[in-house]
Amino acid sequence: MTERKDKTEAPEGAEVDENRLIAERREKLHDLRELGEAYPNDFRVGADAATLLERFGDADDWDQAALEAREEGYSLAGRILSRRIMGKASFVHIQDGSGARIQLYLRRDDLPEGVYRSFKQWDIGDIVGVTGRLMRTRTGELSLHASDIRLLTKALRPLPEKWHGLTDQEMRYRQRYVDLIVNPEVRETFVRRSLIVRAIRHYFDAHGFLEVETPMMHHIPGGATARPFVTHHNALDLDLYLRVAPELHLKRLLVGGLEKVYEINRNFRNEGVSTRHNPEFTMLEFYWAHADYDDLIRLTQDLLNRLVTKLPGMADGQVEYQGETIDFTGDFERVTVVEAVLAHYDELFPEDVKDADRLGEVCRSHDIHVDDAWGWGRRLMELFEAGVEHRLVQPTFVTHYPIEVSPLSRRSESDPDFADRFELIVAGREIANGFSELNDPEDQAERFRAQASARDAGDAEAMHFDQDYIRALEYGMPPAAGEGIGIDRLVMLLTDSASIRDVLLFPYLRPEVRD
RNA sequence: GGGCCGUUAGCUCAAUGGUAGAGCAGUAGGCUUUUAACCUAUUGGUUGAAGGUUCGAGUCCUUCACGGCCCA
Repeated sequence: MTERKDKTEAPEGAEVDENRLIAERREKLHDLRELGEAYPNDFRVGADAATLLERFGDADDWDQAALEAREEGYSLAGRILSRRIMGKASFVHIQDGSGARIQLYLRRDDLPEGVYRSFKQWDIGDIVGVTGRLMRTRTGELSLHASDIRLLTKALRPLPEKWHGLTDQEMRYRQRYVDLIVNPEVRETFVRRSLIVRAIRHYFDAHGFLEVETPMMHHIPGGATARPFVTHHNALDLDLYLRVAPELHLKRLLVGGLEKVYEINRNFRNEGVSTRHNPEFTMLEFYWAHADYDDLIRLTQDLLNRLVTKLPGMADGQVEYQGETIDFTGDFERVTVVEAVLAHYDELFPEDVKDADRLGEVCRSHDIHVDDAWGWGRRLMELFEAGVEHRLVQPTFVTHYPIEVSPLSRRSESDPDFADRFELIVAGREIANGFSELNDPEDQAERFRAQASARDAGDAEAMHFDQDYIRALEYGMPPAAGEGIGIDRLVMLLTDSASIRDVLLFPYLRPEVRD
């Protein structure tokens, strides 16, 4: 994979991962060290490429004569992405912290003595500081005509090829720093992610919610049906779980009188890795006292209506996702789980909905795995997930989930076997999950016991009995509603990303093998 | 976990079982408004790893590692 060269100067003990290109650059660095010019930090930036291009980019307003009449100089710092050396003059494109690329024009006779000769020794990937005045080239490109230029950081490793760039998926994820340098759309995705999260925070702040932080390390994992990661506290000699959800802690805050809270933070679930699952992912959860799941539906719809129209390129509320146009304006569709399942499975009738045996037959006839321990509720949801969920492309609130799969939700007044719960499905995926909260400590204890027996029966994802949470409910939790929104999945939708790895700066990958 | 595909120079990619190549990058030279600059010359390889078949393996077989896509 890599050539091993004996003449490289890798520090003792370092990986010998050198090739000729790196060795040549290391030689140049060595020369810079001898001159005392390696890695300076006294150049100060006075402008950025994006702003200059924005302000002076228009060739009609700012032709060469107009630019020349301006006497103002600018100082930029950026990474060399390409060079065209023509004897005693050169063109260079640099990319700076604004993410934009601007061309530099270097002429030997316009630079201090010796600078041009030094410049010719520099490499693509090096970071330079440059000072000069704006000009427009013969072909009309805004450029900085340099009066001085310095090498600020020597790059020892070469960048990927300029035309095809970096396409190897594995390397793009493992070496995201390189991906960010050479693939501008990657930067845009993560800038957009930041905008989305900021807009969500602003929305909740503006609606009187308090942002809080609750523990990542739990003695008892809870708040979701998922396998946890285990870690260990050495001083206390105690196993701890990384949280699978913050829910139970946030609801303790409702008991404590913080009646509108939200948290945007990481959850950890010990399950497979795929284009839709990363072991750690970001979740927004919020809890709202004296509200019910209907209030949540209205809030969620309002949040998404506004969020989408705030983002660049989506002002009309239409989002392009993987070739589908998704409409986030107006009222989203609503359907109950039972309605959706009955509509999709012709062989099922309303009287079958709570008939575990009948549902089991239908599952088996569709090659859907059924565990004998599952009740009708779980079986109904398996049918929903297998046959219906992926068909719901436009935003749809699916409501009234079976109590069996909703151990923390309030029972519906109209049918206590169902919960006042919904999920928002978009592009076939769950984006949000919310419900009226169960604040009856006796019912909650009963639900925990049911979960505990499911665990005993071998369901590793079932919840543990959380005695302190019951104690908290016994002090009285105000009636409330709460919801979780998967930030990564939402960002995928709003950046047209097919894989969750494309919206995570550093997605989980198996350790790199080095021989 | 299962299926399919991939892994060749720093990067992007070629190569009927028969001498491992190209473009870019690099190196040396030329060129004072270029745009994937151009012209001349040129360096660079444990073909992901380990076995096997064969006179001969980048190519065929087995196992493994990592990744991608699909499924559970």
